[in-house]
Amino acid sequence: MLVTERCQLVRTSGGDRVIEIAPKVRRWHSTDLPILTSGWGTSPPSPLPVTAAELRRGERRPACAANPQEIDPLYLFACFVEWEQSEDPGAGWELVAAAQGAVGNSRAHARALLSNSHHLGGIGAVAASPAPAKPKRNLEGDSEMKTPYGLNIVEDCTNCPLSRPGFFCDFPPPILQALNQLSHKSTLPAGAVLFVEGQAPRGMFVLCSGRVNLSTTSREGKILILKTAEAGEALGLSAAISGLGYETTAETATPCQLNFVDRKHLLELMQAHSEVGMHASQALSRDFHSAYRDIHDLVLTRSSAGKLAKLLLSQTQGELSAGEVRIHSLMTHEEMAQRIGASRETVTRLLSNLRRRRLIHLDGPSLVIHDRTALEALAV
Amino acid sequence: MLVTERCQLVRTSGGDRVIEIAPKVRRWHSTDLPILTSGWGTSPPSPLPVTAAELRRGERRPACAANPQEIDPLYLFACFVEWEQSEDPGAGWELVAAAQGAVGNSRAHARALLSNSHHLGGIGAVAASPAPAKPKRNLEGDSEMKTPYGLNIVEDCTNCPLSRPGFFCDFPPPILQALNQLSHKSTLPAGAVLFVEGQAPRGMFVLCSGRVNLSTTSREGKILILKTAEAGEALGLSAAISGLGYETTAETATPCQLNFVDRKHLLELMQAHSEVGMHASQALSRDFHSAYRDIHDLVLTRSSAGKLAKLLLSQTQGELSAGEVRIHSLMTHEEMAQRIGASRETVTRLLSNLRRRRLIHLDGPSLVIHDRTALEALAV
DNA sequence: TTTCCACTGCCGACTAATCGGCAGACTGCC
DNA sequence: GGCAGTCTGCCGATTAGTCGGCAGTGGAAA
Repeated sequence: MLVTERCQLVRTSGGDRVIEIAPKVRRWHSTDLPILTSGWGTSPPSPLPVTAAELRRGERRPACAANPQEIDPLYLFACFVEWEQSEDPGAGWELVAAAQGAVGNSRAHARALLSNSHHLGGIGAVAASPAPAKPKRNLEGDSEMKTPYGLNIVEDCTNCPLSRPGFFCDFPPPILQALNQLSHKSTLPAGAVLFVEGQAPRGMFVLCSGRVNLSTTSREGKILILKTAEAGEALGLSAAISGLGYETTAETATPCQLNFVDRKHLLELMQAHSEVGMHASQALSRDFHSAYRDIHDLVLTRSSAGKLAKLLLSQTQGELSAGEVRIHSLMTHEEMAQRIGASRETVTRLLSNLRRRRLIHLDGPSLVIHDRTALEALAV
Repeated sequence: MLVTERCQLVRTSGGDRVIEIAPKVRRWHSTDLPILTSGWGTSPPSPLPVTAAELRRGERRPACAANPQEIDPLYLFACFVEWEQSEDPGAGWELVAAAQGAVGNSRAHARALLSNSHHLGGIGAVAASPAPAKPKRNLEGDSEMKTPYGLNIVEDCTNCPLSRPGFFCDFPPPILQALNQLSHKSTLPAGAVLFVEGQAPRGMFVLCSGRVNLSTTSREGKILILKTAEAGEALGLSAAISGLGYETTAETATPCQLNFVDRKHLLELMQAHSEVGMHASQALSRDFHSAYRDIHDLVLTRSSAGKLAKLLLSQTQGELSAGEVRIHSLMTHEEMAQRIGASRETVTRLLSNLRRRRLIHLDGPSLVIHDRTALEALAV
């Protein structure tokens, strides 16, 4: 199931096989991508839970998209149509590849197409790309590198050192054992796509460590990042339970450890142990709550300034001092725009406005909030 | 718990008492309201689950808001402060009354204040007002009037004629019996507020029949109607499970039959029967799904025209003919605006624009869609 | 070191949406 | 029948936000 960054590290436990290759993190120059693309076109490397038959059917796409530049939208659309009609996996992979490509435009197009696909459940595969868009922004995973991606691999849920109270998988031992049996552990680099919006749900992921961005894409390609999931959260839980198709696209923001639970097994677990149902309901209702807060904030806050202020303040969590607060590892303007549902231009404009008004101040890579209270007032 | 339209009909089963008064539906002229308001200020009629102590503490507000016109926002704010600081129930009731009053502005103000209240859990009461804003728009409940509000009262969940497959309460008999024991049935007129956004959750409602609008309010008083719940849905389920406070304000749109389940009992039921957990998870994940679709539509659709087209199309469900479709009992422009997160003016403008382009056509009280496909194209 | 590229920052033009107000039509109540 | 109140429909004024483009900068790759 887990197709990772060009076989750098494919690591799955859970009965099948364990493949491990060079545990070295490399940054790929984006000219590498076309090779990657066609590589995926032929046959995706080691996608475990995809049926072997489907894989064998995958053939090479007609040569196209052979440059790192923008991919012809018409070609993407052709792939989409072919995929929709004949369910040709090659065409599907082409779309997935573009959806993770470096070129924002093609990326957006492909995502929009994918999220409209009816048959997407057929692939149900999880692929990873080297997050080409932002090679220098991953400040975390690189520093403390002991094991692949700097993560401590956990093999056995029953004595997991990562789990904390409040984690989805914080179950009493017997249930944990059952969960351990049914789940597939895996480690992924940043930029891996766990599932795509609209895809028929195959199952649910427990995020053991790392962070995952959940986003949604409009038909025009505008991306809205709704949330960054932290360790301990369950991803795709709602879709796995309702079977209605993933609501969002999930893409790892840092190297991550994940635990995949098949939909069928999840439902069985819930039937067998009411605690699992309780945890699921708890997790769902928390997510639901934050979803509604998002709606509230995004739709009812008229000014983008308010939303931006809210966003900045939400980044300072932990440091509650009323005076100067510093935000390290700031997002790009583009990403901020995607989080508040505005355009890059608006964010730039607003930030420079805030700077002029001396509410904030840029200090190299980090942003300093001078007047937190004024910002809070802005955030309505 | 259920304070209804001036004691017209207070009907609760579940062990306590059954009060039944004039089963006559009257439309109240809005000049009645001040009386109502001060009436509530003194002592709300028969609010069962509110502790008697709290009720006895309720005193008369200082005379104010004695006209049906707009209530002084400062007065409302004063009530809010008093309520927040001293938890004086009288002040709280004043707010609730204004939140349901006829004057849109005061209504909005009060709602915004209420949704920011920290102590709101203290009241936890449910009050009903005669939906003063739209006396003529309730086309349903009035026609088929056999019993109060034209509803068939159900006393016993175990042989409920309303329940259908897919209803939240579609449980096997033993669980249904347990549910029946723990729940309070009640019947409410249109315009009753079941809970207010931000209020600490006391429990969950199963909507047996009727329709309930779920909305959220910004601080400036802008209202966004997120969804209209239909029979069989669980309201406030998420809040009851997470304990995080109701996400929305729930107000009956038609006369409704409801079944209230206390939070504690709900959690016990979930512990005892894994099926209840399953149903809750299913219901939650469905709601979650539609919440994300709402975010997608509301935030990512740039033009209000697209959102309006979507709204109109969503009203035609059932009639799938490609040709002319007719929408009966249209909402007001104001309500449409609240549903798509725009202003009344924008809706009016867009509608007249659509009319000019001959896509739609007004025929008395109903709206005729001439060119469904064109509308679908607009809806992106 | 050079080159390249993503990110920043800014500009003017343009558009969609809101605001606020006003008049006419309709409905329900007295 | 008269009156109130709501709903509709429209106007101009104003503004927030997007679009598209362009130049400068700094960091990473070659």
